[in-house]
Amino acid sequence: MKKIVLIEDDSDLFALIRYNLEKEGFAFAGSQTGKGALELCRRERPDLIILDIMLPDSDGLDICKGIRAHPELSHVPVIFLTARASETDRIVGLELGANDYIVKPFFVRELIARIKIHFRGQAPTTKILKAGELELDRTRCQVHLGGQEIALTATEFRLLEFLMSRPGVVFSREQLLDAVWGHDRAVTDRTVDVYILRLRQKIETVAGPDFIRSVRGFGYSFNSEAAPGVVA
Amino acid sequence: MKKIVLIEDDSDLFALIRYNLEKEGFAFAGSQTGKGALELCRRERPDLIILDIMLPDSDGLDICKGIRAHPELSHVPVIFLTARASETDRIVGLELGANDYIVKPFFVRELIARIKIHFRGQAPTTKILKAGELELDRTRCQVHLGGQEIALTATEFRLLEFLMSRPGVVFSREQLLDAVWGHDRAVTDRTVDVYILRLRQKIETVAGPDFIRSVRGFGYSFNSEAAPGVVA
DNA sequence: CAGCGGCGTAATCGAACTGTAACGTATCTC
DNA sequence: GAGATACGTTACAGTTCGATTACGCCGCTG
Repeated sequence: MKKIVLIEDDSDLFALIRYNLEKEGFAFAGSQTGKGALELCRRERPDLIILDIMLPDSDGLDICKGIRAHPELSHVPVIFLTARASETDRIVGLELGANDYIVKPFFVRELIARIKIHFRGQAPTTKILKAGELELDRTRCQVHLGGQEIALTATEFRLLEFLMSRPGVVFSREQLLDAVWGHDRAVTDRTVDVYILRLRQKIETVAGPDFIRSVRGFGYSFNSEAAPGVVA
Repeated sequence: MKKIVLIEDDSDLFALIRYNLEKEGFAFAGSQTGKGALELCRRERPDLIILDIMLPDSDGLDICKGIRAHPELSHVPVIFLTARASETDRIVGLELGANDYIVKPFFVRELIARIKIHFRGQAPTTKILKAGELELDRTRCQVHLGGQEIALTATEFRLLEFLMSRPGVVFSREQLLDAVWGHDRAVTDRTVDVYILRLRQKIETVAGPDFIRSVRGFGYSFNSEAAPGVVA
Protein backbone atom coordinates (compact mmCIF):
# COMPACT_ATOMS: atom_id res chain seq x y z
CA MET A 1 0.00 0.00 0.00
CA LYS A 2 1.27 3.45 -0.91
CA LYS A 3 1.92 6.00 1.78
CA ILE A 4 1.36 9.72 1.27
CA VAL A 5 2.52 12.65 3.36
CA LEU A 6 0.54 15.89 3.28
CA ILE A 7 1.85 19.27 4.43
CA GLU A 8 -1.00 21.78 4.47
CA ASP A 9 -1.86 24.46 7.03
CA ASP A 10 -5.50 25.00 6.15
CA SER A 11 -7.46 22.72 8.49
CA ASP A 12 -10.47 22.26 6.24
CA LEU A 13 -8.40 21.40 3.20
CA PHE A 14 -6.16 19.15 5.28
CA ALA A 15 -9.16 17.17 6.51
CA LEU A 16 -10.73 17.03 3.07
CA ILE A 17 -7.64 15.67 1.40
CA ARG A 18 -6.96 13.26 4.22
CA TYR A 19 -10.46 11.90 4.02
CA ASN A 20 -10.20 11.32 0.30
CA LEU A 21 -6.77 9.77 0.41
CA GLU A 22 -7.81 7.30 3.06
CA LYS A 23 -10.98 6.52 1.16
CA GLU A 24 -8.79 5.66 -1.83
CA GLY A 25 -6.82 3.24 0.29
CA PHE A 26 -3.63 5.23 0.77
CA ALA A 27 -1.73 5.23 4.03
CA PHE A 28 -1.66 8.75 5.39
CA ALA A 29 0.61 10.96 7.44
CA GLY A 30 0.56 14.70 7.63
CA SER A 31 1.41 17.95 9.32
CA GLN A 32 -0.26 21.36 9.42
CA THR A 33 3.01 23.17 9.93
CA GLY A 34 6.15 23.32 7.85
CA LYS A 35 8.49 23.05 10.81
CA GLY A 36 8.78 19.34 11.28
CA ALA A 37 7.93 18.52 7.67
CA LEU A 38 11.32 17.16 6.71
CA GLU A 39 11.59 15.05 9.86
CA LEU A 40 8.13 13.71 9.20
CA CYS A 41 9.10 12.65 5.68
CA ARG A 42 12.31 11.04 6.87
CA ARG A 43 10.42 9.10 9.50
CA GLU A 44 7.47 8.06 7.38
CA ARG A 45 9.28 7.28 4.15
CA PRO A 46 6.29 8.18 2.01
CA ASP A 47 5.81 7.15 -1.61
CA LEU A 48 4.56 10.63 -2.46
CA ILE A 49 4.49 14.06 -0.83
CA ILE A 50 1.82 16.73 -1.20
CA LEU A 51 3.19 20.09 -0.26
CA ASP A 52 1.52 23.43 0.22
CA ILE A 53 3.88 26.20 -0.82
CA MET A 54 2.44 28.97 1.32
CA LEU A 55 2.84 27.94 4.92
CA PRO A 56 2.70 30.36 7.82
CA ASP A 57 5.92 29.22 9.42
CA SER A 58 8.10 28.23 6.47
CA ASP A 59 8.38 28.15 2.71
CA GLY A 60 7.24 25.04 0.85
CA LEU A 61 9.94 25.63 -1.74
CA ASP A 62 12.59 25.28 0.95
CA ILE A 63 11.05 22.07 2.17
CA CYS A 64 11.11 20.75 -1.38
CA LYS A 65 14.77 21.67 -1.67
CA GLY A 66 15.40 19.78 1.54
CA ILE A 67 13.59 16.74 0.19
CA ARG A 68 15.58 16.75 -3.01
CA ALA A 69 18.81 17.11 -1.08
CA HIS A 70 18.07 14.18 1.16
CA PRO A 71 19.48 10.98 -0.36
CA GLU A 72 16.66 8.78 0.89
CA LEU A 73 13.90 11.13 -0.20
CA SER A 74 15.27 12.70 -3.35
CA HIS A 75 13.42 10.35 -5.65
CA VAL A 76 10.01 10.72 -3.99
CA PRO A 77 7.47 12.53 -6.18
CA VAL A 78 6.33 15.91 -4.85
CA ILE A 79 3.05 17.58 -5.78
CA PHE A 80 2.81 21.30 -5.05
CA LEU A 81 -0.41 22.83 -3.86
CA THR A 82 -0.76 26.56 -4.04
CA ALA A 83 -2.89 29.60 -4.59
CA ARG A 84 -0.18 31.35 -6.54
CA ALA A 85 -1.06 31.07 -10.17
CA SER A 86 1.51 33.38 -11.71
CA GLU A 87 3.77 32.07 -14.39
CA THR A 88 7.03 32.46 -12.52
CA ASP A 89 5.62 30.78 -9.44
CA ARG A 90 4.70 27.74 -11.45
CA ILE A 91 7.98 27.55 -13.30
CA VAL A 92 10.01 27.93 -10.15
CA GLY A 93 8.03 25.21 -8.49
CA LEU A 94 8.36 22.77 -11.34
CA GLU A 95 12.01 23.49 -11.97
CA LEU A 96 12.81 23.19 -8.31
CA GLY A 97 11.98 19.55 -8.39
CA ALA A 98 8.23 19.32 -8.05
CA ASN A 99 6.69 16.59 -10.15
CA ASP A 100 3.33 18.29 -10.42
CA TYR A 101 1.72 21.57 -9.56
CA ILE A 102 -1.92 22.14 -8.74
CA VAL A 103 -3.44 25.58 -8.37
CA LYS A 104 -6.10 26.20 -5.74
CA PRO A 105 -8.98 25.90 -5.91
CA PHE A 106 -8.88 22.45 -7.41
CA PHE A 107 -11.00 19.32 -7.70
CA VAL A 108 -10.14 16.65 -5.19
CA ARG A 109 -10.75 13.98 -7.78
CA GLU A 110 -8.18 15.59 -10.02
CA LEU A 111 -5.66 15.52 -7.21
CA ILE A 112 -6.36 11.83 -6.70
CA ALA A 113 -6.06 11.17 -10.43
CA ARG A 114 -2.74 12.98 -10.59
CA ILE A 115 -1.45 11.06 -7.59
CA LYS A 116 -2.32 7.80 -9.28
CA ILE A 117 -0.41 8.81 -12.38
CA HIS A 118 2.77 8.92 -10.35
CA PHE A 119 2.18 5.42 -9.05
CA ARG A 120 1.37 4.16 -12.50
CA GLY A 121 5.05 4.65 -13.18
CA GLN A 122 6.45 5.87 -16.40
CA ALA A 123 3.86 4.09 -18.48
CA PRO A 124 0.19 3.96 -17.77
CA THR A 125 -0.88 0.34 -17.59
CA THR A 126 -2.80 -0.82 -20.57
CA LYS A 127 -5.39 -3.40 -19.77
CA ILE A 128 -5.06 -5.39 -22.96
CA LEU A 129 -1.76 -5.97 -24.72
CA LYS A 130 -1.99 -6.81 -28.39
CA ALA A 131 0.48 -8.07 -30.92
CA GLY A 132 -1.16 -9.25 -34.09
CA GLU A 133 -3.31 -12.27 -33.35
CA LEU A 134 -2.09 -12.42 -29.79
CA GLU A 135 -4.05 -10.69 -27.06
CA LEU A 136 -3.22 -10.61 -23.38
CA ASP A 137 -5.92 -9.40 -21.01
CA ARG A 138 -4.40 -8.18 -17.78
CA THR A 139 -7.61 -7.91 -15.84
CA ARG A 140 -8.91 -11.32 -16.80
CA CYS A 141 -5.50 -12.98 -16.81
CA GLN A 142 -6.32 -14.55 -20.10
CA VAL A 143 -4.45 -14.92 -23.35
CA HIS A 144 -6.16 -15.31 -26.69
CA LEU A 145 -4.65 -16.21 -30.01
CA GLY A 146 -6.96 -15.57 -32.92
CA GLY A 147 -10.07 -15.88 -30.78
CA GLN A 148 -8.83 -19.11 -29.24
CA GLU A 149 -8.01 -19.04 -25.55
CA ILE A 150 -4.63 -20.30 -24.49
CA ALA A 151 -4.26 -21.78 -21.03
CA LEU A 152 -1.22 -20.41 -19.25
CA THR A 153 -0.03 -20.96 -15.72
CA ALA A 154 0.49 -17.99 -13.42
CA THR A 155 4.24 -17.84 -13.94
CA GLU A 156 3.93 -18.26 -17.69
CA PHE A 157 1.37 -15.47 -17.76
CA ARG A 158 3.48 -13.03 -15.80
CA LEU A 159 6.50 -13.76 -17.93
CA LEU A 160 4.59 -13.21 -21.16
CA GLU A 161 2.96 -10.10 -19.73
CA PHE A 162 6.31 -8.62 -18.84
CA LEU A 163 7.84 -9.40 -22.20
CA MET A 164 4.83 -8.03 -24.09
CA SER A 165 4.75 -4.86 -22.04
CA ARG A 166 7.99 -3.73 -23.69
CA PRO A 167 8.08 -5.36 -27.09
CA GLY A 168 11.45 -5.53 -28.75
CA VAL A 169 13.39 -4.80 -25.61
CA VAL A 170 15.89 -7.45 -24.68
CA PHE A 171 15.86 -8.59 -21.05
CA SER A 172 18.54 -10.62 -19.34
CA ARG A 173 17.56 -13.67 -17.35
CA GLU A 174 18.51 -11.66 -14.29
CA GLN A 175 16.03 -8.92 -15.14
CA LEU A 176 13.29 -11.40 -15.93
CA LEU A 177 13.82 -13.15 -12.62
CA ASP A 178 13.60 -9.84 -10.79
CA ALA A 179 10.47 -8.79 -12.63
CA VAL A 180 8.56 -12.06 -12.72
CA TRP A 181 9.84 -14.07 -9.81
CA GLY A 182 10.46 -11.12 -7.49
CA HIS A 183 13.55 -9.70 -5.89
CA ASP A 184 13.62 -12.29 -3.16
CA ARG A 185 13.85 -15.09 -5.63
CA ALA A 186 15.69 -18.31 -4.96
CA VAL A 187 15.69 -19.54 -8.49
CA THR A 188 18.33 -20.54 -10.99
CA ASP A 189 18.51 -18.46 -14.13
CA ARG A 190 18.15 -21.65 -16.17
CA THR A 191 14.56 -21.71 -15.00
CA VAL A 192 13.84 -18.86 -17.35
CA ASP A 193 14.82 -21.04 -20.29
CA VAL A 194 12.30 -23.63 -19.34
CA TYR A 195 9.48 -21.12 -19.10
CA ILE A 196 10.43 -19.54 -22.39
CA LEU A 197 10.24 -22.99 -23.88
CA ARG A 198 6.81 -23.62 -22.37
CA LEU A 199 5.51 -20.32 -23.70
CA ARG A 200 6.88 -21.08 -27.12
CA GLN A 201 5.27 -24.49 -27.16
CA LYS A 202 1.91 -23.05 -26.28
CA ILE A 203 2.04 -20.01 -28.52
CA GLU A 204 4.33 -20.58 -31.45
CA THR A 205 2.76 -23.84 -32.53
CA VAL A 206 -0.36 -21.90 -33.36
CA ALA A 207 0.99 -18.52 -34.30
CA GLY A 208 4.19 -19.24 -36.13
CA PRO A 209 7.79 -18.95 -35.04
CA ASP A 210 9.80 -16.23 -33.40
CA PHE A 211 7.26 -14.70 -31.07
CA ILE A 212 9.96 -14.76 -28.46
CA ARG A 213 13.39 -13.95 -29.72
CA SER A 214 16.50 -15.43 -28.14
CA VAL A 215 19.39 -13.02 -28.13
CA ARG A 216 22.44 -15.08 -27.50
CA GLY A 217 24.62 -13.68 -24.75
CA PHE A 218 21.97 -11.18 -23.64
CA GLY A 219 18.58 -12.73 -23.02
CA TYR A 220 15.13 -12.77 -24.53
CA SER A 221 12.72 -10.29 -26.07
CA PHE A 222 9.16 -10.27 -27.32
CA ASN A 223 9.25 -9.94 -31.08
CA SER A 224 6.39 -7.76 -32.22
CA GLU A 225 7.57 -8.01 -35.83
CA ALA A 226 6.93 -11.73 -35.94
CA ALA A 227 3.23 -11.41 -35.29
CA PRO A 228 1.18 -11.84 -38.45
CA GLY A 229 -0.79 -8.70 -39.18
CA VAL A 230 0.95 -6.83 -36.42
CA VAL A 231 0.54 -3.08 -36.29
CA ALA A 232 4.19 -2.26 -36.25
CA MET B 1 17.93 14.20 -28.16
CA LYS B 2 14.29 13.79 -27.22
CA LYS B 3 11.65 13.86 -29.89
CA ILE B 4 8.21 15.32 -29.33
CA VAL B 5 5.08 14.98 -31.45
CA LEU B 6 2.43 17.71 -31.31
CA ILE B 7 -1.16 17.28 -32.46
CA GLU B 8 -2.89 20.69 -32.42
CA ASP B 9 -5.27 22.22 -34.95
CA ASP B 10 -4.86 25.88 -34.01
CA SER B 11 -2.18 27.26 -36.32
CA ASP B 12 -0.98 30.00 -34.02
CA LEU B 13 -0.65 27.74 -31.03
CA PHE B 14 0.96 25.04 -33.17
CA ALA B 15 3.62 27.46 -34.36
CA LEU B 16 4.16 28.89 -30.89
CA ILE B 17 4.71 25.52 -29.28
CA ARG B 18 6.85 24.31 -32.14
CA TYR B 19 9.07 27.35 -31.89
CA ASN B 20 9.55 26.89 -28.16
CA LEU B 21 10.20 23.18 -28.37
CA GLU B 22 12.83 23.63 -31.01
CA LYS B 23 14.39 26.45 -29.07
CA GLU B 24 14.69 24.06 -26.12
CA GLY B 25 16.53 21.58 -28.29
CA PHE B 26 13.81 19.00 -28.80
CA ALA B 27 13.32 17.24 -32.10
CA PHE B 28 9.89 18.09 -33.44
CA ALA B 29 7.18 16.50 -35.51
CA GLY B 30 3.56 17.48 -35.67
CA SER B 31 0.22 17.52 -37.35
CA GLN B 32 -2.66 19.99 -37.39
CA THR B 33 -5.24 17.28 -37.98
CA GLY B 34 -6.15 14.26 -35.95
CA LYS B 35 -6.52 12.00 -38.95
CA GLY B 36 -2.98 10.83 -39.47
CA ALA B 37 -1.96 11.35 -35.86
CA LEU B 38 -1.49 7.70 -34.97
CA GLU B 39 0.43 7.07 -38.20
CA LEU B 40 2.66 9.99 -37.39
CA CYS B 41 3.42 8.67 -33.93
CA ARG B 42 4.13 5.21 -35.24
CA ARG B 43 6.51 6.61 -37.80
CA GLU B 44 8.27 9.13 -35.60
CA ARG B 45 8.55 7.08 -32.40
CA PRO B 46 8.49 10.17 -30.19
CA ASP B 47 9.61 10.30 -26.57
CA LEU B 48 6.54 12.36 -25.65
CA ILE B 49 3.24 13.30 -27.28
CA ILE B 50 1.31 16.57 -26.84
CA LEU B 51 -2.28 16.08 -27.80
CA ASP B 52 -5.11 18.56 -28.23
CA ILE B 53 -8.37 16.93 -27.21
CA MET B 54 -10.70 19.06 -29.29
CA LEU B 55 -9.80 18.51 -32.89
CA PRO B 56 -12.11 19.35 -35.80
CA ASP B 57 -11.82 15.96 -37.47
CA SER B 58 -11.39 13.54 -34.59
CA ASP B 59 -11.38 13.14 -30.83
CA GLY B 60 -8.09 13.42 -28.99
CA LEU B 61 -9.31 10.90 -26.44
CA ASP B 62 -9.65 8.31 -29.20
CA ILE B 63 -6.15 9.04 -30.41
CA CYS B 64 -4.89 8.57 -26.87
CA LYS B 65 -6.68 5.24 -26.65
CA GLY B 66 -5.02 4.24 -29.90
CA ILE B 67 -1.63 5.20 -28.55
CA ARG B 68 -2.16 3.21 -25.38
CA ALA B 69 -3.30 0.17 -27.33
CA HIS B 70 -0.24 0.20 -29.55
CA PRO B 71 2.50 -1.94 -28.06
CA GLU B 72 5.34 0.25 -29.29
CA LEU B 73 3.75 3.51 -28.16
CA SER B 74 1.92 2.51 -25.01
CA HIS B 75 4.73 3.64 -22.72
CA VAL B 76 5.13 7.09 -24.29
CA PRO B 77 3.99 9.92 -22.01
CA VAL B 78 1.00 11.90 -23.29
CA ILE B 79 0.19 15.48 -22.28
CA PHE B 80 -3.34 16.64 -22.98
CA LEU B 81 -4.03 20.18 -24.09
CA THR B 82 -7.57 21.44 -23.88
CA ALA B 83 -9.97 24.26 -23.26
CA ARG B 84 -12.34 22.02 -21.31
CA ALA B 85 -11.81 22.73 -17.67
CA SER B 86 -14.68 20.80 -16.14
CA GLU B 87 -13.96 18.26 -13.48
CA THR B 88 -15.16 15.23 -15.39
CA ASP B 89 -13.21 16.22 -18.48
CA ARG B 90 -10.04 16.32 -16.48
CA ILE B 91 -10.66 13.06 -14.70
CA VAL B 92 -11.55 11.24 -17.89
CA GLY B 93 -8.41 12.51 -19.57
CA LEU B 94 -6.14 11.53 -16.74
CA GLU B 95 -7.72 8.16 -16.19
CA LEU B 96 -7.66 7.38 -19.85
CA GLY B 97 -3.92 7.29 -19.82
CA ALA B 98 -2.76 10.86 -20.09
CA ASN B 99 0.28 11.62 -17.98
CA ASP B 100 -0.53 15.28 -17.65
CA TYR B 101 -3.33 17.66 -18.44
CA ILE B 102 -2.98 21.34 -19.20
CA VAL B 103 -5.93 23.68 -19.51
CA LYS B 104 -5.88 26.48 -22.07
CA PRO B 105 -4.90 29.18 -21.85
CA PHE B 106 -1.56 28.18 -20.39
CA PHE B 107 1.98 29.48 -20.14
CA VAL B 108 4.35 28.01 -22.68
CA ARG B 109 7.11 27.92 -20.12
CA GLU B 110 4.93 25.80 -17.90
CA LEU B 111 4.38 23.36 -20.75
CA ILE B 112 8.11 23.15 -21.29
CA ALA B 113 8.70 22.65 -17.58
CA ARG B 114 6.12 19.88 -17.43
CA ILE B 115 7.67 18.17 -20.46
CA LYS B 116 11.04 18.21 -18.78
CA ILE B 117 9.62 16.57 -15.69
CA HIS B 118 8.79 13.50 -17.73
CA PHE B 119 12.34 13.25 -18.98
CA ARG B 120 13.87 13.84 -15.57
CA GLY B 121 15.63 10.96 -13.96
CA GLN B 122 16.05 8.99 -17.12
CA ALA B 123 19.27 7.35 -18.12
CA PRO B 124 21.53 9.93 -19.72
CA THR B 125 22.81 7.45 -22.25
CA THR B 126 20.95 7.41 -25.53
CA LYS B 127 19.27 4.18 -26.37
CA ILE B 128 20.07 4.29 -30.06
CA LEU B 129 23.48 5.15 -31.45
CA LYS B 130 23.48 6.41 -35.01
CA ALA B 131 26.16 7.03 -37.55
CA GLY B 132 24.82 7.57 -41.01
CA GLU B 133 23.24 4.38 -42.23
CA LEU B 134 24.40 2.50 -39.19
CA GLU B 135 22.10 2.22 -36.19
CA LEU B 136 22.82 0.42 -32.96
CA ASP B 137 19.87 -0.16 -30.65
CA ARG B 138 21.01 -0.74 -27.09
CA THR B 139 17.68 -1.93 -25.75
CA ARG B 140 17.01 -4.31 -28.58
CA CYS B 141 20.62 -5.46 -28.94
CA GLN B 142 20.28 -5.03 -32.66
CA VAL B 143 22.32 -3.34 -35.36
CA HIS B 144 20.80 -2.09 -38.59
CA LEU B 145 22.56 -0.86 -41.69
CA GLY B 146 20.26 0.91 -44.10
CA GLY B 147 17.20 -0.88 -42.81
CA GLN B 148 18.93 -4.23 -43.05
CA GLU B 149 19.59 -6.05 -39.80
CA ILE B 150 23.11 -7.23 -39.15
CA ALA B 151 23.63 -10.27 -36.97
CA LEU B 152 26.34 -9.69 -34.41
CA THR B 153 27.51 -11.89 -31.58
CA ALA B 154 27.44 -10.59 -28.02
CA THR B 155 31.11 -9.67 -27.95
CA GLU B 156 30.99 -8.05 -31.37
CA PHE B 157 27.98 -6.04 -30.28
CA ARG B 158 29.58 -4.78 -27.10
CA LEU B 159 32.75 -3.84 -28.91
CA LEU B 160 30.87 -1.89 -31.57
CA GLU B 161 28.69 -0.29 -28.92
CA PHE B 162 31.71 0.92 -27.03
CA LEU B 163 33.43 2.28 -30.12
CA MET B 164 30.28 4.00 -31.36
CA SER B 165 29.58 5.55 -27.98
CA ARG B 166 32.62 7.77 -28.43
CA PRO B 167 33.08 8.29 -32.13
CA GLY B 168 36.47 9.47 -33.25
CA VAL B 169 38.19 8.60 -30.00
CA VAL B 170 41.10 6.21 -30.33
CA PHE B 171 41.21 3.33 -27.87
CA SER B 172 44.14 1.07 -27.18
CA ARG B 173 43.65 -2.68 -27.19
CA GLU B 174 44.17 -2.50 -23.46
CA GLN B 175 41.28 -0.09 -23.02
CA LEU B 176 39.01 -2.08 -25.29
CA LEU B 177 39.74 -5.25 -23.36
CA ASP B 178 38.92 -3.52 -20.10
CA ALA B 179 35.71 -2.06 -21.45
CA VAL B 180 34.37 -4.98 -23.42
CA TRP B 181 35.90 -8.06 -21.87
CA GLY B 182 36.00 -6.78 -18.30
CA HIS B 183 38.78 -6.11 -15.88
CA ASP B 184 39.20 -9.72 -14.91
CA ARG B 185 39.97 -10.70 -18.46
CA ALA B 186 42.38 -13.44 -19.42
CA VAL B 187 42.64 -12.56 -23.04
CA THR B 188 45.45 -11.71 -25.41
CA ASP B 189 45.35 -8.26 -26.90
CA ARG B 190 45.53 -9.75 -30.37
CA THR B 191 42.01 -10.99 -29.79
CA VAL B 192 40.85 -7.44 -30.33
CA ASP B 193 42.25 -7.53 -33.84
CA VAL B 194 40.17 -10.55 -34.67
CA TYR B 195 36.98 -8.93 -33.46
CA ILE B 196 37.72 -5.73 -35.30
CA LEU B 197 38.14 -7.83 -38.40
CA ARG B 198 34.85 -9.59 -37.84
CA LEU B 199 33.05 -6.30 -37.38
CA ARG B 200 34.63 -4.93 -40.53
CA GLN B 201 33.61 -7.97 -42.52
CA LYS B 202 30.03 -7.68 -41.40
CA ILE B 203 29.71 -3.92 -41.69
CA GLU B 204 32.15 -2.55 -44.23
CA THR B 205 31.22 -4.96 -46.99
CA VAL B 206 27.83 -3.31 -47.08
CA ALA B 207 28.61 0.20 -46.00
CA GLY B 208 31.96 0.98 -47.54
CA PRO B 209 35.39 1.11 -45.99
CA ASP B 210 36.84 2.81 -42.97
CA PHE B 211 34.00 2.52 -40.49
CA ILE B 212 36.59 1.41 -38.01
CA ARG B 213 39.88 3.19 -38.31
CA SER B 214 43.18 1.55 -37.37
CA VAL B 215 45.62 3.91 -35.76
CA ARG B 216 48.97 2.27 -36.03
CA GLY B 217 50.78 2.08 -32.73
CA PHE B 218 47.75 3.24 -30.75
CA GLY B 219 44.63 1.23 -31.41
CA TYR B 220 41.26 1.63 -33.06
CA SER B 221 38.52 4.20 -33.31
CA PHE B 222 35.04 4.43 -34.77
CA ASN B 223 35.22 6.73 -37.75
CA SER B 224 32.15 8.90 -37.79
CA GLU B 225 33.38 10.71 -40.90
CA ALA B 226 33.25 7.56 -42.97
CA ALA B 227 29.50 7.30 -42.65
CA PRO B 228 27.63 9.07 -45.42
CA GLY B 229 25.27 11.65 -43.98
CA VAL B 230 26.53 11.09 -40.48
CA VAL B 231 24.76 12.95 -37.70
CA ALA B 232 27.21 12.23 -34.91
C1' DC C 1 -3.93 -40.68 0.51
C1' DA C 2 -3.45 -40.94 -4.34
C1' DG C 3 -3.58 -38.44 -8.44
C1' DC C 4 -2.82 -34.20 -10.78
C1' DG C 5 -0.93 -29.96 -12.29
C1' DG C 6 2.31 -26.51 -11.66
C1' DC C 7 7.10 -25.45 -10.36
C1' DG C 8 12.07 -25.54 -10.42
C1' DT C 9 16.55 -28.35 -11.08
C1' DA C 10 19.80 -31.13 -13.35
C1' DA C 11 21.68 -33.36 -17.28
C1' DT C 12 22.28 -33.85 -22.15
C1' DC C 13 23.09 -32.49 -26.88
C1' DG C 14 24.17 -29.73 -30.70
C1' DA C 15 25.10 -25.37 -32.54
C1' DA C 16 27.26 -21.16 -32.14
C1' DC C 17 30.76 -18.41 -30.23
C1' DT C 18 35.43 -17.55 -28.49
C1' DG C 19 40.26 -16.95 -28.30
C1' DT C 20 44.79 -18.43 -29.91
C1' DA C 21 48.34 -19.56 -32.89
C1' DA C 22 50.25 -19.20 -37.23
C1' DC C 23 51.01 -17.03 -41.38
C1' DG C 24 50.72 -13.16 -44.69
C1' DT C 25 51.18 -8.25 -45.51
C1' DA C 26 51.91 -3.45 -44.75
C1' DT C 27 54.68 0.13 -42.48
C1' DC C 28 58.45 1.99 -40.04
C1' DT C 29 63.59 2.35 -38.80
C1' DC C 30 68.15 2.67 -39.76
C1' DG D 1 66.58 -2.42 -48.74
C1' DA D 2 66.90 -5.56 -44.71
C1' DG D 3 65.11 -6.28 -40.48
C1' DA D 4 61.82 -5.30 -37.13
C1' DT D 5 57.36 -4.22 -35.73
C1' DA D 6 52.51 -3.82 -36.08
C1' DC D 7 48.39 -5.13 -38.23
C1' DG D 8 45.25 -8.25 -41.32
C1' DT D 9 43.60 -12.73 -42.13
C1' DT D 10 42.73 -17.61 -41.72
C1' DA D 11 41.79 -21.85 -39.53
C1' DC D 12 40.88 -24.56 -35.67
C1' DA D 13 39.99 -26.59 -31.10
C1' DG D 14 37.90 -25.69 -26.82
C1' DT D 15 34.24 -23.75 -24.57
C1' DT D 16 30.00 -21.74 -23.70
C1' DC D 17 25.29 -21.11 -24.41
C1' DG D 18 20.53 -22.23 -25.22
C1' DA D 19 16.94 -25.87 -26.35
C1' DT D 20 15.14 -29.73 -24.76
C1' DT D 21 14.07 -33.74 -21.89
C1' DA D 22 13.39 -36.00 -17.68
C1' DC D 23 12.66 -35.92 -12.97
C1' DG D 24 11.53 -34.84 -8.03
C1' DC D 25 9.04 -31.70 -5.11
C1' DC D 26 5.21 -29.44 -3.43
C1' DG D 27 0.18 -28.06 -2.76
C1' DC D 28 -4.26 -28.92 -4.00
C1' DT D 29 -8.45 -31.77 -4.77
C1' DG D 30 -11.36 -35.48 -4.81
